[in-house]
Amino acid sequence: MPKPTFFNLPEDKRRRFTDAALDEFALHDYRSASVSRIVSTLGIAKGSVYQYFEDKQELYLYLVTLAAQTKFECIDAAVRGEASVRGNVSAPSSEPGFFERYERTVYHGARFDFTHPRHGTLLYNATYEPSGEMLAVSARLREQSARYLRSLVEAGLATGDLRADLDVEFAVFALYQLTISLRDYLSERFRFSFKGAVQAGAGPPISDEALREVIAELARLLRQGLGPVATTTEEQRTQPRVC
Amino acid sequence: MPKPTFFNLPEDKRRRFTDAALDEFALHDYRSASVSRIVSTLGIAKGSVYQYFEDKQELYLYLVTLAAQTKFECIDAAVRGEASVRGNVSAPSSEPGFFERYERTVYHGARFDFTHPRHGTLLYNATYEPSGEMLAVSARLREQSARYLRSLVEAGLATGDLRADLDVEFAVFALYQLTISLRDYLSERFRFSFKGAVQAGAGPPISDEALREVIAELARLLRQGLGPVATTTEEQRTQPRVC
DNA sequence: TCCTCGTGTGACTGGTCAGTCATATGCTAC
DNA sequence: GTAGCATATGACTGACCAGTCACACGAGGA
Repeated sequence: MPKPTFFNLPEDKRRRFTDAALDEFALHDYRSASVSRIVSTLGIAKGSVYQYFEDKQELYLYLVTLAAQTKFECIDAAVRGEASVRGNVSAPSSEPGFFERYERTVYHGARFDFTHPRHGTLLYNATYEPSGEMLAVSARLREQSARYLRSLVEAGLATGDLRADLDVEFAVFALYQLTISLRDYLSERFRFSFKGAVQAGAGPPISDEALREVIAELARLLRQGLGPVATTTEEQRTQPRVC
Repeated sequence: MPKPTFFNLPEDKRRRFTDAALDEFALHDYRSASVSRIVSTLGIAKGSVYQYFEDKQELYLYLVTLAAQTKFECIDAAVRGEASVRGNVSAPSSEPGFFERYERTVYHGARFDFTHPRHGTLLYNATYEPSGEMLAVSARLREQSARYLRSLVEAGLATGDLRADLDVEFAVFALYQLTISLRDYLSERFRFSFKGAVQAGAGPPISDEALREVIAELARLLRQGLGPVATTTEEQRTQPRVC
């Protein structure tokens, strides 16, 4: 989507530009983000931006796509990595169940947000982008996540990890909302400012155990609900609660 | 907060002004909403607005407060009304449990959004307001809702409607997120555009049964989770599923 | 040496906005 | 009729923005 000029840029310059632009759109919504501010931060001329991109919108779409791809690949690699380690080291190991797969994905998603605050925050903003012209972007992101969750849910139904009478679309909706907004909960619970991390380029000052615990709590809510536990079945007790 | 001039306005003029302003802020986020557009819609002079309010921010705060108060009172009245009718007509009737109280609140909240699209949409926008200067507003709204949900949860714990080992803050978070975003689910599921309704001033083209069914599905998810149903206890079977 | 072409530049245009203020209007009291 | 006050007005200011364009620069090739 960017013009060829952009890809001809020396690696280093392109990187500095991308970082500054990610910053700007992570710190402001589409309309408030300012091309003028990006160039003045970088100390380059405004015209340069328009040598690289057709307009502000193309720049934004490029950054969102980049962030989404980066996050997806990162999560995917981490989850696969975990799976194969487990598979090789321990016993033949059965396929992980729905909740374990979900927990792993969410865990690595959260880790990504902490280690790549620019990308994570930009994506989060894009998800809630209020500008009318950009509705398509948030819709695309939502549909991508929903598709993934839907496949998880369908697999979960097939294996009996999920109750058979579930309304799939409703379940996907609930999973999506809780997963996306887990960020807000983490932010409040651990007093962690993602926007602050964007500005500081900061690392993750959150303990791995604390994070895993929160996600386990989320998984538990999804598995059992808020209601009192019925006579617990054998099936539930033996769910893999390790990791 | 508005200047005295605003309250001296003839009822009718004040009302027209308030409606137009609600429209503007329901259709655009804080930064994109334009005072110029409001006055040109109304055919009044820009200076007038600044006779009524100190600045754009004061106007916005007034509208959010107004919308929040209106919605709260509406829900409260409806829920109380329902309760008293039930209490009088039928048997002495036990106090409703956690899930019934939650369902009722959500039901009347959703009804409000359909019948008062201006107010509902403005509040929804305010909740997700991305403008940095307005963070305090969304935080206040969130805290208000959380306080209410927290009281519900604590009552639910006391009566045993909720499992005793629940992390209250996490439960409140989950309830809050699912409740707020139910709007998105309804909008997609029933192809209902709230922004469209704001522009049209429209009524509710959604069947009451369909709405109640969605909310029941939500309550069921919250009660039981997504997992397979354990040996169902007597306790669960006898939960009041009427209404 | 000069030409070309990819790249960089920043003053400039036209637009939108929040907020101001000198002036006008209309109403009430005397 | 007129003085005084609350309200209405809209042209204007200063700020910011996206996007443009005529020009400058520099490296490589002839």
